Amino acid sequence: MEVFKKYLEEKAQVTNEQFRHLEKLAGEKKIAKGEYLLRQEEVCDKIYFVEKGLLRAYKVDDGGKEHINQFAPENWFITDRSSILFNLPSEYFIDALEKSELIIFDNDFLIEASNISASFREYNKNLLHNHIRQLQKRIDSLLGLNAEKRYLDFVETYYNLTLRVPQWMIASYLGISPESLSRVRKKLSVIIK
Amino acid sequence: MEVFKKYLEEKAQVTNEQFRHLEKLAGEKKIAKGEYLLRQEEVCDKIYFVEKGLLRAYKVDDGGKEHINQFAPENWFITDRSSILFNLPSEYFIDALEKSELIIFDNDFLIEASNISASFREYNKNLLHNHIRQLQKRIDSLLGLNAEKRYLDFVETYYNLTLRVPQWMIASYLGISPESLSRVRKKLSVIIK
DNA sequence: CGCGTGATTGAAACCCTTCAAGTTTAGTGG
DNA sequence: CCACTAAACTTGAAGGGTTTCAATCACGCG
Repeated sequence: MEVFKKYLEEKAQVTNEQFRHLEKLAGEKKIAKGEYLLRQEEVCDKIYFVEKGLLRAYKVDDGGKEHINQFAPENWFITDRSSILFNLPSEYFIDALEKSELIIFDNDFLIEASNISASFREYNKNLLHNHIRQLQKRIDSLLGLNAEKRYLDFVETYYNLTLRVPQWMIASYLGISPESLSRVRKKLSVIIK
Repeated sequence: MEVFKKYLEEKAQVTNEQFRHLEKLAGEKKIAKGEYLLRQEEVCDKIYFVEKGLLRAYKVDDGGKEHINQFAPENWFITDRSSILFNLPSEYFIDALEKSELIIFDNDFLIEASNISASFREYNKNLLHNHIRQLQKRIDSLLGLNAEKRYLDFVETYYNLTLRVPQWMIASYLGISPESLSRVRKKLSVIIK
């Protein structure tokens, strides 16, 4: 819970006292690599904060192909907002790419935190808007960039992830085949070295 | 202002009295086809509500190609949330595809409306989440569907727009060339008829 | 050590784009 | 309201980027 506390203190100016109150609404969980937190068709009613480790959300399309939607390393949240807010069955799977330590909470936590802290409310709003910005950026990237540029963009934005995530998952995130990513990297390695 | 009023009454349960207060913070504007409301590099500080007509937001990529980001027909909002909230220069152009009648307001309007109406606050939150949902859907579509399926999906979701928007703009929105869309439509017309 | 997962590489196939030309449609001014 | 022009749409052919399939290689873990 320490990492989460520090995060909320720094990012949302949540005070010691406020946190002591809020932490009653949150739980801790450790999970092993490969374990699932959410499966397609289930209604997602939890939000996960990663204190340690690495999670991912992905969906499986009609052709059975995986599309990775989000990676969540330390200090990131992961959930299916549509599912949680509109009470809809989720289209996503969430599982752990590494042994992870999580904080788990639900919508009530957000509501309560927003009620007792104006700065949290503000921070939460910014999170939402940043989410939109990031989704928009990804759309622009899919619309306007080829495989190579998409990969370069990914490395620039999420360099630390490139070291922790298997290459084929990055390919899946970028919407290209693992083979293509391999070829892109080969081409780039000639230039970089 | 009547359309806007009715919209807020229905969707966000804004009362007559509340609206009379809020409308002081909003302006009306009529613009001709082709007129611009926002250009790349400008900071966007306005939110537009379309009472009548049709707007579009698009960006121009490094290769000079247009990518349409959003269409906004009657009863839709359009803005650049990133620009407005974080005070950043916008990457988008917003212009009118038809002669349009708009309501214009800024962030203060949203803040005031949220302050005086819990239901508006709730509705605004839902709008944000729906926006995320729609962006996510578009990403999934770009990652998983070919030109034909993307077009079918568009027609299903925005049928009325297909009648008002030039074909090459729909192609731009879908991330395919106008020629490809033409061929897709030809292929489909054989099946449908 | 061996198995399995991930990465690489090549060749063929495919979808889509680009370019170019022709046709249709829509808008404008006389 | 017609005539003219520009814009939008269509169609064909060639080319490019990416995928797919298949085989091989590298490596970490039990």
